[in-house]
Amino acid sequence: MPELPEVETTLKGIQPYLQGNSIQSITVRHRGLRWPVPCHLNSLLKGKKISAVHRRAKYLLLTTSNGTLIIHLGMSGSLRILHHALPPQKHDHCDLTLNNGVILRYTDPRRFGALLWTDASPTEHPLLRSLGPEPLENAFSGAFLLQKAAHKKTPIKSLIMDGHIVVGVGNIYAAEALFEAEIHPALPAGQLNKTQCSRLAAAIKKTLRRAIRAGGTTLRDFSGSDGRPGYFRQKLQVYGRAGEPCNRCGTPLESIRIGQRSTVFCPACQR
DNA sequence: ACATTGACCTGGGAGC
DNA sequence: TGCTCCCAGGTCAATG
Repeated sequence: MPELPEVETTLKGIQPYLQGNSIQSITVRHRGLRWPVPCHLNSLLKGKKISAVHRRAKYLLLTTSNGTLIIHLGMSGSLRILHHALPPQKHDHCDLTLNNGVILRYTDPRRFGALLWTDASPTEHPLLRSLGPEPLENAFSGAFLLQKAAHKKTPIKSLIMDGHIVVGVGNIYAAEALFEAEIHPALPAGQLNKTQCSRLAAAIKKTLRRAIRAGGTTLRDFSGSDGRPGYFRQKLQVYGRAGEPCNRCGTPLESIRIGQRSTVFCPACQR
């Protein structure tokens, strides 16, 4: 489900309710996420104040005085702010109850997400340690992309979706950014020239910023922490539009598979 | 070091 | 209605 704009939307939605408040209790109803949810979360978190809420890549980080709760939404996860104790549904795997009466509810039908704990700096956690730069920071640039792409045979789409190169770009925004930059998604990464890398880095930033402004993309089940959908779906140029005419030139969009993921592009605009 | 594939899990839609 | 098959926003682990 969520790529960077959806996680960022979630962050903005939950942060005001969490930061500075204390955790009254944590209820875990299903430990079987991507990795087992630690058993001792309740004793670790009970009574602790959440000093900060951050996002790194697609991870949300809730920091307390004794460590950090690391949350990943996987493909189908979401977090909601509840103002009343609504009865939990089938896929509501975890509730964090705060002393201000608010409940942070974690829902994830496919259970590819994660709830993990670290008592060290979260950036040192094995899952976060070797991640690439944030796409919206200056460290991510055309020059950076050119250097990472050099000599690689992997399709450029796979490269920009690799979190060890740059974080936050998933299947939707990879396709959208490549369309924006007019680059064929299957082009071997090492074949991109300097100009194309600059265009692509700029296109990734532009696409992600626009999506964040729209509150992310709702396909079926994503919604912000307040239950409202994201409005970027109406702005999608290629994702989910195979067979429809290109908005730029009218050529029917094509769908291919790259790295097991469906990939839509315009065969005329993206060469 | 790199490239490719499988794995995890549920639900929704298409087709019969 | 109900069955089977395919697809889905992520990314790690295992293999060559």
